[in-house]
Amino acid sequence: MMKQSVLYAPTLKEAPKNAEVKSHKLLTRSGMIKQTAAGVYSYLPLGHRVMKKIEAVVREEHDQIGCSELIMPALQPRDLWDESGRWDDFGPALMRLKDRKERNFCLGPTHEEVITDLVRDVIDSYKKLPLALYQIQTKYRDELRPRFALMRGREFVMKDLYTFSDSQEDLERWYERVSEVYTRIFKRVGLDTRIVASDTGDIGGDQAHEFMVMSEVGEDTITYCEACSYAANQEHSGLDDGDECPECGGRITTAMGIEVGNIFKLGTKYSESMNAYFTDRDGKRKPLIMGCYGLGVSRTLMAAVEQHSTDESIVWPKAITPFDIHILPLALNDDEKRETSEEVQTTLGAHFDVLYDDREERPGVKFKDADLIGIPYRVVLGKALEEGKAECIDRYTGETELVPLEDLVAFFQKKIA
RNA sequence: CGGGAAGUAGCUUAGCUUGGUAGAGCGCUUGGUUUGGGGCCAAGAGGUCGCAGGUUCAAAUCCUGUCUUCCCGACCA
Repeated sequence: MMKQSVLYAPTLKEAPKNAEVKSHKLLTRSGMIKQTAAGVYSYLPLGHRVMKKIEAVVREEHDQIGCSELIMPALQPRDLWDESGRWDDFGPALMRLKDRKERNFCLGPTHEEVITDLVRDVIDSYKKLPLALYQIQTKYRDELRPRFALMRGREFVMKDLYTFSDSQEDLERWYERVSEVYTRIFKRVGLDTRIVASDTGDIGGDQAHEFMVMSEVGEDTITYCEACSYAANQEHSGLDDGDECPECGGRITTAMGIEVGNIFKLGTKYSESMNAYFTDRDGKRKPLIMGCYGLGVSRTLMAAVEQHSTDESIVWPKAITPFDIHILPLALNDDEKRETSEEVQTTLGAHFDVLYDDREERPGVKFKDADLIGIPYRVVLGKALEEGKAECIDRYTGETELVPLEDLVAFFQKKIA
């Protein structure tokens, strides 16, 4: 249970003028994030809670398929990037800096180099494979143009997973498995994704796919077939509206999408350049076969708001809501009703994550703030208290029910469990 | 990095063309009133007008430079 009076959630009546897209306006107005510099944001308590919820889903799903979590440094020495050749190849998007002794470092935009360095001394036999390691970490990219708040930041939170296999077949299996897990994760956090074929870009490798959330504010153009399941990033396919589908000859359509995840079959690019070899069953030294899989956590948050909101309010998907239930006591100046309200808060708080709006504010203020904050279930304690009831609002359906106070726990157990 | 726009109180902004005491709404403080969708009344606090230089008796306003931010494009989780 959290009292709203002590929660730092500075809501705004008006959106700052630099906010353009709906999700940016709402995240700012609801007091979830605050800009610190272009493309750099602070996550305030509510936004942080949502991030942790998303991360929890990501962790659960990854652990379930045998991945283990670790954490690698954001600050990385140039040497490793010289080994892979990416100190030069990555270009100006690599955030570079020097220490006091003039040694070169970068802030990691991704961790292929570090993870390869991490395992190469240890993984010397096929018996130690496969291996799947992931982290959830802040990444840095010196973007030419950050935009739409968390959509394209210069600092952002990403989950990155790396797999090491002793055969192409094993890599294929991981690729498939992670692909399924991604679809499941996005579904759980309330996003419908479409898997599209893509280029491998700077990361390198043989094959790659992206997970796209269809949205007007997306930065990528997706080409897909109206007849079959063919879908690809337009950069990759080169197709355009009205073209013929390369798979079935059907008609191609385009749409905008937000890239929330990507998966790459890296192969041996990093293991060869960085000398990460193992000894196989046949006694031969072979380079580790790698895969890497990114999932934009902060971007997922942004996409979720974009998909689950109106201009004035958010309704968080269950899995990532900052709280389960928002209690709005409207009769705090009536001693009897205030006591009853506090009892309700204690009872519900014992079973659910509850936000209790104990502020001395007028009802209108509480309602508006609650709409912005976006908690899906709301309990209004006001007039109906006289009949021993609470107004329970299911914001997914918009339905309101008068529920006797003693039935509240059971009522929400049905909804939330 | 090219093209466009904007920096005035915590937020939204007026004033700038035509130089002359920096104004409003929201928010904040105090008192009163109100109490189911951002109430009302009264009294307050809060500003190096992004920064630096220049022109001028005088600059938020004109000129130059610079920084920051946003949008479009080229590059990308």
